[in-house]
Amino acid sequence: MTDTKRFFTDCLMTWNRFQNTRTMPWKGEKNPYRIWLSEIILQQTRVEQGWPYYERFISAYPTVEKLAAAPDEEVFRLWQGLGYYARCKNMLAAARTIAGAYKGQFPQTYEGITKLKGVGAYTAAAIASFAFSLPHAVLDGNVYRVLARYFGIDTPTDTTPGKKLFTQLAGEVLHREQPGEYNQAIMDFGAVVCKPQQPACKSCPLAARCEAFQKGLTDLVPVKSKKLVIKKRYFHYLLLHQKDRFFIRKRTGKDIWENLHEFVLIETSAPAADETVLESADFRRLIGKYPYKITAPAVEIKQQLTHQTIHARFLQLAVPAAFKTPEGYLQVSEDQLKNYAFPKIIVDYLQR
DNA sequence: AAGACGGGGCA
DNA sequence: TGCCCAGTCTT
Repeated sequence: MTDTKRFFTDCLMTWNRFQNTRTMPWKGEKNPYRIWLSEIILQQTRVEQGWPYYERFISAYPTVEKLAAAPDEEVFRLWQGLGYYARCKNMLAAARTIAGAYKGQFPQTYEGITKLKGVGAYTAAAIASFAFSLPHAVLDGNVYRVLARYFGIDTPTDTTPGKKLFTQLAGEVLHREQPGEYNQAIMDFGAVVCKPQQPACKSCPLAARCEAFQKGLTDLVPVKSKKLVIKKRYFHYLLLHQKDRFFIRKRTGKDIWENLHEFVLIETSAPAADETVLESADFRRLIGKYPYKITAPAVEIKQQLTHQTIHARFLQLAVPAAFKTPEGYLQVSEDQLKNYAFPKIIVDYLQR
């Protein structure tokens, strides 16, 4: 361990003990179930955003057995609005593995933990260190940033060589005797002091030996190589209904919002008029010979996602009583809609 | 190795 | 807008 590295570790531990005022409901938690739950919720999610979800999940499911026994739809409904819905699916699978095959016993080794669905290197290290004091270093967005700046590393973090380099370095500066405290320290430090924008270098205890600060490069590291490509998509949601009963279905396949519900969807590659949509082959096939009547003015809502811009247009259509529920759909009354999980864009529409 | 996957806060 | 957030999984 070089002097520069030792200073780094000691400094973070001291900062954590005397200056870290960040509080969170799962901090200091030793129950692996609660730690795991918090980490799944926090993947790619800001603490402030995940916090209320954590409280609601712990309240609804105080034990892994309770979560494992819950109906899928109820859990997805609780997850609604948090995004990255595969996390919810994987979380349920992991809970059922623990409650079933593992007889309620949470795995207690890094290798065992990482076998759980939805648990990768970061989450396994977090659980292993927080719950079991095992010497595994976490590597998340905060850690990449703090390491890249302090050690002045401009290797892109989103490449194989970058990941290898940062993984190695993170392990070297880990406090072996207090891995949990250290992991908590470096993440809190990254969130509170070594922030992405406008880091608090003036009050930073590492500044004197921080490579990026000394060279005025804090805005240039860490480096990411990939640039985002944003696609535009045009969704036409047709709210087919008989009286107050709507036809909805669960989204499947490899696309956004898998496992969430939605109304009849016609997607076009460019903006399209309602008439065009209603004459489309997809809608013709669905509606068949039945007549329909527009029962509400069309509403347009735009939603910006990380990788795509969704332009949605909602149109309500009354269909006759003879119209049969199409394959894959279910019919639910308006007040039953609250029992199903929907994408935010649909929740927004329904709230109007 | 590269893509895909949500939603929200902030400058 | 663009960037980032206690990342993981699939192709």
